Amino acid sequence: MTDKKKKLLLIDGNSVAFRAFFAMYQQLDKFKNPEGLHTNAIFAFKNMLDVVLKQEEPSHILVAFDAGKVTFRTKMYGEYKGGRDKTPAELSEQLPYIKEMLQDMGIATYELPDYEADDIIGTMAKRGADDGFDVAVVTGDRDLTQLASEHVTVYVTKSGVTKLEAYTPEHMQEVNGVTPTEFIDMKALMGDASDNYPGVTKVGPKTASRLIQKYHTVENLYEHVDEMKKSKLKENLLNDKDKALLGKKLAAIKCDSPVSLTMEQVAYQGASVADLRRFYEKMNFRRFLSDMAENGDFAGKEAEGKQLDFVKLEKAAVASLPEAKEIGFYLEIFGENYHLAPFAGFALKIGQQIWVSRDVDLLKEKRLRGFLENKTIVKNVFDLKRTTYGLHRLGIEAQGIGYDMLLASYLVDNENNSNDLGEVVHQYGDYDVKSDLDVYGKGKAAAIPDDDAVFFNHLAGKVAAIDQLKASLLKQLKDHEQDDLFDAIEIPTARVLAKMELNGIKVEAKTLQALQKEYGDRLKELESKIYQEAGEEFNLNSPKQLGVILFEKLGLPVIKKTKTGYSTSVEVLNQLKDKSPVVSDILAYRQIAKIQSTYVNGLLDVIDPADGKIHTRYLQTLTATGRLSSVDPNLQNIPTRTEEGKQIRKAFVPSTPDGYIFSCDYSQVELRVLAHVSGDANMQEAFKTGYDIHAHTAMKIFHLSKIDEVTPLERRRAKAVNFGIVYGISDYGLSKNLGISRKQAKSFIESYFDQYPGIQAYMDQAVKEAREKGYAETIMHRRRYLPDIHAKNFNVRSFAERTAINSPIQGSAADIMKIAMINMQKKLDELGLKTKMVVQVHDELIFDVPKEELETIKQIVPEVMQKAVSLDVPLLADSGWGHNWYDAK
DNA sequence: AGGGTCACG
DNA sequence: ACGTACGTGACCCTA
Repeated sequence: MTDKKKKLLLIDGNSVAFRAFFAMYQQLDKFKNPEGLHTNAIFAFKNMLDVVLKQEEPSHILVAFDAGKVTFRTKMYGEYKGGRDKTPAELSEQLPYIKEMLQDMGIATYELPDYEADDIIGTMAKRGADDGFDVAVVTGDRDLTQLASEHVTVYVTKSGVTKLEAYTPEHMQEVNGVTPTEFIDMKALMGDASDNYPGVTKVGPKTASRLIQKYHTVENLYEHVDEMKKSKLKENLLNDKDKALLGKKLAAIKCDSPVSLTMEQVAYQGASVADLRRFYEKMNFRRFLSDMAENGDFAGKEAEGKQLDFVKLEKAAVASLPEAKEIGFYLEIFGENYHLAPFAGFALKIGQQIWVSRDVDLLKEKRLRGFLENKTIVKNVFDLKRTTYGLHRLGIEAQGIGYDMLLASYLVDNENNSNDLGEVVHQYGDYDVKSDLDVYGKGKAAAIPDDDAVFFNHLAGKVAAIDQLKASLLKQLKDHEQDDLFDAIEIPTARVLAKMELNGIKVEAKTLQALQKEYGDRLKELESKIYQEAGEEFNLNSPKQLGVILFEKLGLPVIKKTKTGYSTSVEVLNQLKDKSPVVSDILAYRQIAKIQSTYVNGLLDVIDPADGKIHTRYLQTLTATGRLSSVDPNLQNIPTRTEEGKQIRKAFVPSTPDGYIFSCDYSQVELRVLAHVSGDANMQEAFKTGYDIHAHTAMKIFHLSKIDEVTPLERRRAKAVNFGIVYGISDYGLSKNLGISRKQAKSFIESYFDQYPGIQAYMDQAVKEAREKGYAETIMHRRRYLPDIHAKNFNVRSFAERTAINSPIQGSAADIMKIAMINMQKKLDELGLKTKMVVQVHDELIFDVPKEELETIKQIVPEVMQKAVSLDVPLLADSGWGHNWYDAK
């Protein structure tokens, strides 16, 4: 405090709360905590505090409140503040909580019987200024501006609560033409309607200001009133002299009230992180909680995690574990890839008791296995699929996992989602569990701690957190109408996916090895040819070196640049093809090299030697739209567009002799979803009639009378428009895609909206709704939050708008596929079939079918997929089969 | 670790 | 006028 200026911040609690309440009045119904308490004013109050704390960096703070209705002013003048509307109950219920929050934030509050908050502030401001403080006053009420001085700045909230107008003596002069002290006299003359005292008849701000500029005080004015020439004003002044003098007493803030506070008592303590966290939890203020986490407010003591009570489970004690209907269970597998990563331990919670162990073999003991395999004992976990797969590796077939915290948190907010339990928990304001990163470390150095106390406490914290957050996550799901999405879609999907991952798909190494040889030879040939054409050897895989060769040595025109240099993408190279023969060879090399490294070599590396199969992992909680993704390896991007690439599919084969790979994919599912959600009659009609939708679109937008008049070019263009629509079309994007002029693209789009008017309406509605609600939603109520929809930046906002259009379409299609998968697995089980569902590629399902089941599968798969949901247009699924994935088309 | 490129729906 | 299609993952090179 020696060289840093002392800064005292004084806040008028009542007036700021009042402003805060009305600033967020429209949000009144949205801001309620689980107990039904309104929280809008508390929330806005906190926002204001954040802004002011950051701006002022005070060393001392006091928030003053009015003590009650009766004050020395009401005693002086019975009508003072009379006739005011009663404070709304929705606001008064919040005041005690604002005080509680302030206490948690380490900020002093004070009220004084008989005095208003203003007088407390005036008194403290004077004391502060006398003690050498810089003083900042924050209020929602202009009365306090009379305190402005060299050392006191008064901030009045403007339009909302976080914008502040700074009243210095200079600003006061600009606004009212008087000094802050003279402002009291000015008010005395003009009165105050909201405080219900009259002032002099017919004197408003203009006249009052003029008079005070001339006479400076009310008293002086009356000493010279006789000198004024006869006028209505003079008459009024004389008649209302009592009122003016009373007004001055009422308007003047008392700077010598008996405030029993020392400066030390208002020193800013800083927040009690734990208390504040509990408060935010109670208020359901998730944003502040995550802000705290991001700011590292939990660094230090809080982040150490809580010490929990737990018991190390010994083998001998397993048999006597208590009975339970519901248990919390956490299996620690050390590493992302739970197919292969080593087990590290587990934690079990029954009632309030927690057991932990490093020895996962204990799970195979009768009692524990009984818990895990009994479907009537509900298990609460974090990551159902991971847990199920891990237990399977131990020979335990999990049943009855009914709640998955990971899936729940993904549905509630798929934006800030994490697979790390600690991270998830932090987002919900609980800091009793550390993140795995904090406990295990990262990269090569990552390890399970040897120290039992550390490791077990972490495990115990995890299993405790699953229980602790369950109610609030389920409540949020319910509030979002997502209970069905959770119980009937995501949880069962996780079970199906676990099965699919376990099934795996058989991949023949010898087929890939043959390709490896073939492509290796071709790459060698291309390589030497390119070196010859370029006149030197270089690293063909380096875009940088390639750029130098093409654009500097060979002098080809630069078509596009990247951040780091010349672009050498296909798009660019295609345009340079006829300029130099080397370009085509480079394109050919690139294509083969990609297939060779990513698919031939990549897949050979991940065939499980134990069963000759590839077991991908599906990520169920990653995408923003609700789609799955596939990793280690990605089986959702196996080549299909080029013949060379497609060869890879020949290596994917059935696991039984003479069996089949059966493939079934939805036809135009996203456009069908669009037809459904938009309600566009023309598009619905097209699907109901069973037209080729792209040809139909071509007929419509090119104004042909019959669908068979459509040329292949027209169909291709119409197809691009259809895709574009789903993505939130722009003329530029379409023109680039089709290689046509922007103008032409624009006319296609206009024609499209003309022919399918419901689509245009849908797009407008989607954007409007996203703006109002802050999120876009699928047919199954999956949400995607779009905060950028309000962005000032055009690009950022436009992106959010396209997302608002696309997400419900892509996401609903994903919902439909998940339902189909659940129904499909159920059907396979019911019929006792040996056929296995092995791969999902967004709109396509792949099955490993024994020979004798092919006929059944041909019947049931398309049917189940088509009946997954009932839309206003039919769903159509096309099947194909063969002795490998290549032939299954 | 991040960018460029390219594989898929 | 803005600068642009939506959603992913893996490989390679270069820092």
